Amino acid sequence: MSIRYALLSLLAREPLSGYDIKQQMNDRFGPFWKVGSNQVYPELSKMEGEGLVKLQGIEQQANRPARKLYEITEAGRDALIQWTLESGELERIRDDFLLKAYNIWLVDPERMIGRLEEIKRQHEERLAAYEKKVAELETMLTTSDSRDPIAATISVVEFGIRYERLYMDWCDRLIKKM
Amino acid sequence: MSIRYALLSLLAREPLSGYDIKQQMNDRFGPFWKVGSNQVYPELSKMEGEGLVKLQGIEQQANRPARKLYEITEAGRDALIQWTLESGELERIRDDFLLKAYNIWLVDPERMIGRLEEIKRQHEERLAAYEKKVAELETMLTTSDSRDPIAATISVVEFGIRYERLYMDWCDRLIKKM
DNA sequence: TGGTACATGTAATGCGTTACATGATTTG
DNA sequence: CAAATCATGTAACGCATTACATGTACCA
Repeated sequence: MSIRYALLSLLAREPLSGYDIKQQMNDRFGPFWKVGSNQVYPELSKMEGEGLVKLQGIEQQANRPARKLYEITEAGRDALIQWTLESGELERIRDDFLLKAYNIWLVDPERMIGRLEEIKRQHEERLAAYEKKVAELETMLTTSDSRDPIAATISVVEFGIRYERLYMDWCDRLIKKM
Repeated sequence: MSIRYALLSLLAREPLSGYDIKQQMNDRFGPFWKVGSNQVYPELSKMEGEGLVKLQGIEQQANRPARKLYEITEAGRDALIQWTLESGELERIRDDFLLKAYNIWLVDPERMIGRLEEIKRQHEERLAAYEKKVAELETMLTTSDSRDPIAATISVVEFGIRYERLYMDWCDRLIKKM
């Protein structure tokens, strides 16, 4: 049910095609959210039927497949705002590796240290990608206005930065304890 | 596919019934993992068929429904160890509220501040529960041995503590920016 | 008498992932 | 000539959540 709001969140910023949405989710925000085309296209049709988005037009560039550009409607923006302010239950952390860490007492310390170092490296890579992203976004910020969508994006990516640092730190502590 | 390893992770520590497993997951580790009875019972039968767990016996206490106690087998322990050391892709963060934060530029600042304060309070509650849990677990630790399952549990809950602090901190920053 | 805790299960539904299908055009 | 990118969709499968079904026993 929240995939719909993920699509609306992107469409609230600019008109996009289904393909664009998939790209933005998987390339730019991959570590946060992900969608498959099987979810995007049917959901767009469904929301069009409900009047939350509408087909802005079909873009036909020379020698390119036609792109169906969707834009958010007034009703869509209202629904998105309502969802954003709505309260709900806190999410679970659900990270497989935390469950694996629950079994460190069972496994060979040497091999576990190897795994922990690998995990740490992977989080380090993500951290670097986030930091690059924030630097990039900050050059796009002209005003320091909280109504600027770019400022919102930065805040989200900053959560990611802090999260990756926490994860790396936690890996270090586990390595020392092994 | 990982529910099976969640069950094995618990059974590696002590024999349990399906009901016990459900309770331990939802009450003790609720914010991390959760399962429904529809997943626990069929998965136990399936694993029994594959020889990963076996029925230790049926406990029949006076005036109580019979409890089917399962214990992990050698094969089950091996499978768990292998999974624990196996490498896999990093998980996504997938927290709905992060997606909501992506839309702060759209909504009324006053109302968003209210929501952020509410979220912060909820994370504070979880933090308190985790801290209590760690204190409790530490009294059970006799040796400071890394082969002690309790030490592993503490490490996992400590991740939770750090995570909740990070979340609260991030909420504060967002509130100031609104 | 009604609610809660113990205890084991099944059914229905929805969401997400992987894979498939099609077809044009650009790049190596 | 093959592989990757652009672009829109469908199909199959598995996992997860919610609700349902059954029955005992204790407590208020």
